[in-house]
Amino acid sequence: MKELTLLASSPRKIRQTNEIAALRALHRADRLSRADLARILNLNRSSSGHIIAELTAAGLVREVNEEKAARQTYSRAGRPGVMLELVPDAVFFLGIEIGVEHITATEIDLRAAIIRTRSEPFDGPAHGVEEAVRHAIALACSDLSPDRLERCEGIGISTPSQLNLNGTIHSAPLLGWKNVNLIELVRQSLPFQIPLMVENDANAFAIGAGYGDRPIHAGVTLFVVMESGVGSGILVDGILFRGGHGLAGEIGHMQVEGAPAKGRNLEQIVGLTNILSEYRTVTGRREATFEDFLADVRDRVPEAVSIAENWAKALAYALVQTCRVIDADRIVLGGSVAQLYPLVAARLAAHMQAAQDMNFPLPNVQLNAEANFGPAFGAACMLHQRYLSLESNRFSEED
Amino acid sequence: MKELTLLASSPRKIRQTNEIAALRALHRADRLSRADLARILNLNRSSSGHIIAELTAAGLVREVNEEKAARQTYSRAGRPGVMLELVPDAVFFLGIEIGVEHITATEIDLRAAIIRTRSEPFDGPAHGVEEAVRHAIALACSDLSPDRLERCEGIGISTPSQLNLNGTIHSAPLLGWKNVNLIELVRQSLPFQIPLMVENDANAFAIGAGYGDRPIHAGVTLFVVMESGVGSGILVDGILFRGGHGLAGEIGHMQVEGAPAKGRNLEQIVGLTNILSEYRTVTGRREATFEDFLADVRDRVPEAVSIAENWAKALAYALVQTCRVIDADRIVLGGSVAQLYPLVAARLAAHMQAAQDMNFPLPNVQLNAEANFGPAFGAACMLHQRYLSLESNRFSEED
DNA sequence: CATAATTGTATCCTTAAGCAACATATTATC
DNA sequence: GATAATATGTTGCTTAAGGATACAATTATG
Repeated sequence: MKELTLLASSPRKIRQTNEIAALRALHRADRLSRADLARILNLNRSSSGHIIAELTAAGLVREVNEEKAARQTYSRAGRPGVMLELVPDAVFFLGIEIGVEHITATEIDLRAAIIRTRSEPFDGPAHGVEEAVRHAIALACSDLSPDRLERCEGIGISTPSQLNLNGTIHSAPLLGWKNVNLIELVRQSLPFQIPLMVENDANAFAIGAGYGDRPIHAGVTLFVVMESGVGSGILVDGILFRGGHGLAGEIGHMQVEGAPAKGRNLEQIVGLTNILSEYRTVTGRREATFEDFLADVRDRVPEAVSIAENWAKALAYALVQTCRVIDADRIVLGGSVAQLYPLVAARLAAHMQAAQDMNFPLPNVQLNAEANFGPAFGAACMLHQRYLSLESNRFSEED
Repeated sequence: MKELTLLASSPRKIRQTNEIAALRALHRADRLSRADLARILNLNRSSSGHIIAELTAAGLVREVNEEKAARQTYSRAGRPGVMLELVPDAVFFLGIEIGVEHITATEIDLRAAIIRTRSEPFDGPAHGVEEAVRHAIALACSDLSPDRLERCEGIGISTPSQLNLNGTIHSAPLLGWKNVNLIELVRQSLPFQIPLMVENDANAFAIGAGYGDRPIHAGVTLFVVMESGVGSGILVDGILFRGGHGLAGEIGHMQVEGAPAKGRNLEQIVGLTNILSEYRTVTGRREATFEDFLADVRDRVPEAVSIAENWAKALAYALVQTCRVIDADRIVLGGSVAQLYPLVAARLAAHMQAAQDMNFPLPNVQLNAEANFGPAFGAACMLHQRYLSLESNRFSEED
């Protein structure tokens, strides 16, 4: 939680605020002239010029290569502006996902574009925290040259766990962890000082998926991740809503009722484990995969369709209950089980409509298209977001 | 929703920001010296002095009357600071609640202290919106002298209704309104221009109840109002969370399950109407009041206790479901039905404990003590809050 | 009573934004 | 094609506002 008092500004702080604002504007727009920037930030063109000069000197912004700019014709009269862009490789950020079955590391640049992603199998529950951290750091940093590492401005880590607001892990049942100060562990394994953040995997996923939106979606978005477990993250105007203890959006254990539910919770009905189990039972094929199931639903095989229908009904129930509380205007479904959604979208909508009051606006439900926007990417985005904020240590350093 | 871009600051904006910060600090602390303020705002003492000089000239701040200051002995060495305080009657704010059975108007001063509250019966459903507005304005403004009215810095109105984010009323079933631009109606009935805000009554209640906290409660608080209907408002670090369409916290229609519920929603079980109806049925007394019921629960009359037990169970269910989504760390119960809470607090806690996972921290549940902190007070607080923010029109005016 | 500590104010300094003017580059127009 | 119109980026000057320092005033401490 941030300071509740409005922070006072000093002359130097103004410049910092404006530089941040400029970087954010450039991130959103990709390319802007100094005059564009002045308009966006409500600044004088001369001030905009000064700010850009400072950012250019810092190596974060550059003028777009003229030859590359393809000499397009300009629509308006007047001298055309010189386009500016972020210097992608000025800095970079690492995101690591420590999962139950694998570890993934993602590198993003100043534009928040993915540089590369690497993943390796890792049996989380079989190893301890220290082992996991060692593997994760090795995967993320092993082949980075020292001078490149120096430009790393943060590492974010996501795990399937409940964390306290101070960043310590309260419990991670899937990994068998309890009361772990992951940040401290990582800090001690690193030969250098660097901003670190930890986040629940669903929350990290939400941040990553929301980071794709440009302009940032104004409003409340619920990102639901469905694998074996079900979690969700809530974004309010592009900012993660963490709740009072950092556990907001933990809807996996929400009670679902109605005909097929019988007092089970959301995860037990909608999660991959149950879907597979039900599908294998009705087909009698013990090796059947989720893809087989999807294919059968597509082919309108009655048994599969029936399972899908129950899935839609239970999910609709939980989504409506959730929207009664946070009034989301958009719901994004992710995780492998979400692939079922396009096949039953109409049914889900009908169930939601039936469950909700007439005059309560229903949220826009959509599938998270880009599969590589995983928790690792989201964890990296958290530090990108931090870098383009007043908490950035670009300032504390030079002070 | 606010601008997503970080606003750039200009020299003049700094002073405005700092003046706001000073006013907020004084509101929170009641009394501060210039040096105290400098420490709180991270400013130089000289800057603090300049800011206070400007605020004093504007008539918003004054030095505490020396004689009144009771000549207390000072603990520390050094020259004692001159205490500063807000000038209570520099400005004032009006809050109006248009309810189903009555209209209430509350006046608060710059310290957010109640000056007076007036209420009169009003049969909302029987009259139209225009009639309600006329009554409300008459009640609030009738005996205010013109020169006093000039110092009114805003009117807030709360109604039992669902509103859109732009402030128009989407529907108010209890009053029979639909698609009403209440702000516009009020503006047209006023002979002067003034900031106006509308809010749902549960949200207004939440703001008012949260405004009593000083220091502002950091975290997520759920304020539940239980009368005939059940509504709630969510405060995040003292700021109202409105949701994607302004309907966050509308938990009255949340589905509640379990033995006694049988597919009914929260309001139908926990609301005053149902409690009274059940109580009258079991006792056979058609005239029995809610106070009779409370007395019987206190006396452990089995039939009453059983109703109370079901009430606690259903409420616990809904609160746990809600906390899975927003992870509130505090829940405040208000409205007349909340008086039942102290009698079944232990049962409610037990039910919540049973419904929630072991390692999910339970929120602190408490009764809203001060009964006069109603929606009208909250509506007034909304404008107080606005006045002590950058949206204040103290600035747009003088520009 | 001397000293340390603290406050409020006055003076000077620094930072950074605004403003106006100007050179520059492009489109629009006759 | 020449000229006007328009937009951009830069430069020099002005202004607003916080910071630093010094100093007088006021209290506690030994």
